[in-house]
Amino acid sequence: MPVTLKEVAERAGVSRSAVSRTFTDGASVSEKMRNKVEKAARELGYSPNALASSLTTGRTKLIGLVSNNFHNPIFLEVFDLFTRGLQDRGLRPLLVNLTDERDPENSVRMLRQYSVDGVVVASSTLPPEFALAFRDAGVPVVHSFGRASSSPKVHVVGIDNVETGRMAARALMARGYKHVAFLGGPRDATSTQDRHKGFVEEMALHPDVRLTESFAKAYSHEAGRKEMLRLLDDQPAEGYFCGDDVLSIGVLSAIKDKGLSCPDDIGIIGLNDMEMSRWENIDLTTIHQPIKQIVNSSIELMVAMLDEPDRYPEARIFPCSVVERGTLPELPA
Amino acid sequence: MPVTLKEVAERAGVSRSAVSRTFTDGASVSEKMRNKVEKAARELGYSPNALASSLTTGRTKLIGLVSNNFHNPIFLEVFDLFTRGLQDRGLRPLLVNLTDERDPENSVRMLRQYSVDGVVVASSTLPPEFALAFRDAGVPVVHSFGRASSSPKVHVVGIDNVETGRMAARALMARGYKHVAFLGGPRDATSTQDRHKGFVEEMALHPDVRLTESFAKAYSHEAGRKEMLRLLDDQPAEGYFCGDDVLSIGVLSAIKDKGLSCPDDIGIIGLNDMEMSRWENIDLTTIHQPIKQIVNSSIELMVAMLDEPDRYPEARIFPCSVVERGTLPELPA
DNA sequence: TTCGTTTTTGCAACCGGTTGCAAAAAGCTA
DNA sequence: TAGCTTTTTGCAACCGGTTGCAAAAACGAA
Repeated sequence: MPVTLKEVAERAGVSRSAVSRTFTDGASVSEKMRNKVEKAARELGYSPNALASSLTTGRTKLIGLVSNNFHNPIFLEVFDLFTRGLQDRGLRPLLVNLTDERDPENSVRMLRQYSVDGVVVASSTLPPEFALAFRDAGVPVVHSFGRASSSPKVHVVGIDNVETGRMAARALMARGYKHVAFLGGPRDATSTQDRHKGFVEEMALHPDVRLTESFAKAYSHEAGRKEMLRLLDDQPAEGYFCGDDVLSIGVLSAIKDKGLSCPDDIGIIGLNDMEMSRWENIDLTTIHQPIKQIVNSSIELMVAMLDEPDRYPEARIFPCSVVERGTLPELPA
Repeated sequence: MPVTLKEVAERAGVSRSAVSRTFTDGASVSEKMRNKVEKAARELGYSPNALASSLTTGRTKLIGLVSNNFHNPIFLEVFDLFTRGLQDRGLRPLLVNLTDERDPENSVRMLRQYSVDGVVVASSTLPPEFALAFRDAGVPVVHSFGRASSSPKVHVVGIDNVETGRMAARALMARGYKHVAFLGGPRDATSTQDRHKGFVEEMALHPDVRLTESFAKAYSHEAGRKEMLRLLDDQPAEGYFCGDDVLSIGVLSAIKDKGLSCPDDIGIIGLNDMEMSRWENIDLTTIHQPIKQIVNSSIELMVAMLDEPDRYPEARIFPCSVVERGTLPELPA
């Protein structure tokens, strides 16, 4: 149905190569030829078949965008940024949903069948095996929101979760609390483990302060709420570092339900600084994760790798910062 | 780099066609041949190039997933459902972000370059010209969350927004309010217009009830909050039908800020029933939109169209229903 | 105008598959 | 085992492009 290069060539009365060349930049075509071809192409409504050309050039400009985070609102923003950023560079995201997928080989096979030029793994909870499997298959990979490492095996762009743990601990300590708690996300997520590690490390500097810890079943409102309701029944801490913002909001709801108030009775600090945390009726004190920078940097790295597939793996870590809002008492001046 | 059919053929000592046939179901291959080929393929780690085969078969199994809703949390759920549903049927979503795109021709060209087998337009705010442009280009189209119509030009799957307007009006009337209001999303969205129409129509049956109306600048928290703050300065109504849930939550925040309470001072009903509306600290009375059914039905329709491209366009409209929660007074028994 | 250079063009092979057709092999019947 | 039918296989052309190479055309200098 669609118009092919051959038809344009016939109409313009030139060879197929000539047509191909006018649509390939950098190729040698005379002004006269180009005009003739462009005219014919316009009249026929021709646009080249990117997939057919990929056969010879070896480039599809397709990028696998792989994720399993379809329940955290922050990822809507992430998808927005990725799709726009990739499009702006002439690349096309092939979205792959890895919820419930446990075997990396399946996804590798699938993405290879579609000859993607590269893969962006956008997830803080997907095990590193996935990114590694793509690398081993010879596909350029960037793991966005992946685990920070000083000797990364694949390109990683994200934050230092251990440091955010310390940061949260310091924010709570600045309030003079004598009993603080870590209320993490699921235990098996690397992000949870790292945040926990940093938090505990920093708290070790304050041996006089009581530290308790627990883990919610998921990074979700429901899980945060449930866990907090349980905790509130029995000697709650004065300040909590919660797994992420969604979890925090669930925790806030539990606190309110028990007739307590935040930050007067209990202080909360979250992580992510998603749009919703800014809403006036939530107003969550949290640690800002610079997702725009992370996404853009991931894309730049991907583009660089397309030209240089064997580029030495690097970790790009962006600093986070505490955003003071209404769920921790004001800092003493 | 990747293994090709030719290499498998050589290794197995058979013709290229034989290899092709063992990977095409429905083709005639003997048991013996199939085993030989599969062995060689396994040893080499071969998987067929879907793009190359699309050249001759004319099918890429790529489906353009086009949207401009990257700020409404409900769409994260929509993307989740679409990607999984398509994957389960062996189709691959090519995600296209049309935020800021005004010219349908650009997107048509782009998707044609990638020879997508079909396009799903998933948006309640994208003008119908986009769906039409794809249809005119000869690409099967389903417009999900599009405008209901009794004579649809393309396949539409969604809800009857006029009816939801009526439904909201009836819900407010059941509370005995004497002054109600429509607080819509942006005026130029077809969904806003339809909901408004239904609301006004139903209210015409109650000439004794005062009706006021206004429109927020966007379907966003911020816009809803701003508009409501303005309204509260001057004779607010007793009950509001708000554009959607995100808007409603902004409105709730404004109400609380003014020291008023919901539903005692003012009643609110939203639309969408997104996950967040269920959260205990929001607990929004709203109209449920059956997005799972809409998405699944869209996918089924798309699959059907792949086999029957000239299928006569149909509109699939799913019923909505009011979900009673905490932002409208309880119904008198 | 001639001759050497540089640029433009077309030919033909190729990218990784599929498929119609006819030859070869296998299966059946007598 | 011969003869006929059915199944399996390989050949070669094709899908829609790209590209190395050599011939043709354009250019420049003498």
